[in-house]
Amino acid sequence: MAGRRIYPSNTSTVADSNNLSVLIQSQRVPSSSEPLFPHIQGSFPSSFLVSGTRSMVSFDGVDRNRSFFRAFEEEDNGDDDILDEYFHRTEKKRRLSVEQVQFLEKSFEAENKLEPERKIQLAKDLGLQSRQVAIWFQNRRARCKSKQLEKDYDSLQADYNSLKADYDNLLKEKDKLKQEVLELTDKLSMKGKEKASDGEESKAESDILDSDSPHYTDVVQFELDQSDLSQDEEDNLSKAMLHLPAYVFPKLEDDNNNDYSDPPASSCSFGFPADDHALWSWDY
DNA sequence: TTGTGTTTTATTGCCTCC
DNA sequence: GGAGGCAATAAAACACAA
Repeated sequence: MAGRRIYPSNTSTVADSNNLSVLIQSQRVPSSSEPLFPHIQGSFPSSFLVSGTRSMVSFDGVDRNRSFFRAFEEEDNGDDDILDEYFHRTEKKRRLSVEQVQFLEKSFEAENKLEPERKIQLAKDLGLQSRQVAIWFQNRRARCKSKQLEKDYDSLQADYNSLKADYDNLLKEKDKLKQEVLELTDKLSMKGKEKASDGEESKAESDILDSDSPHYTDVVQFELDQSDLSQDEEDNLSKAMLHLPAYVFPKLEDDNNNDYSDPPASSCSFGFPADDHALWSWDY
């Protein structure tokens, strides 16, 4: 397959026990007189060397009693039992040491992409295979990305909650204003009837009141002009009208076929569901 | 001690770029 | 067409409650 990569595994298993070359290729066996990682010396803090590493390549001090490392580290490296133990157990993946991870983290902070030269240098410094360094960076970038996604999600969630709260408040305010308008129109209606029964009914006024027209502005305005409403009532009505969106009171010439139950097309719904357009409807 | 959930290391397959 | 990046995933290591 194109682009398909095959890497020599550094986690040789029991199944590889009859294939020593594979194992030695991936985990070079040091002789007892040879430093484990000569290239590290002088280029790395001594703590790194003292603490050892838990990677497959450099062998963890914690596991030394059971490790391949010990088999070759000890004088009696001909110990058949230890060798046998090594070759007959599954070699597991090991975690990098705290020091190695800290070093890689610092490097990642400086630059989260890894040029070949830097990869090789890091691998040398840490006593890892360059592929391990590459994998670590790759996984680190993936973690970084998912963290960023989490942050973005939280931020969007907060924005949404804030908008939703605003929306709920507007909805309440709308209901309140609607109620006020209903009360005031009821009052107007009552007064109109009283006047009619007094025989002083004006033609224009009755036309408006008798119709099913939704043009409450006309009714209200007429009444405000010559009403005997209390000052408070007039104030309330004026306020209510000021708070209403313009499209609630259409111009008379727009009368015929317009449905004003929806906001203008350009209004932003902020992505609320269609049901939430209840805010815009003005049904009696 | 053990079951279970999380994190870390490593692999695989696909894609893009040069 | 090879190198390297990424997403998805496997599996080992680890943490921790019961």
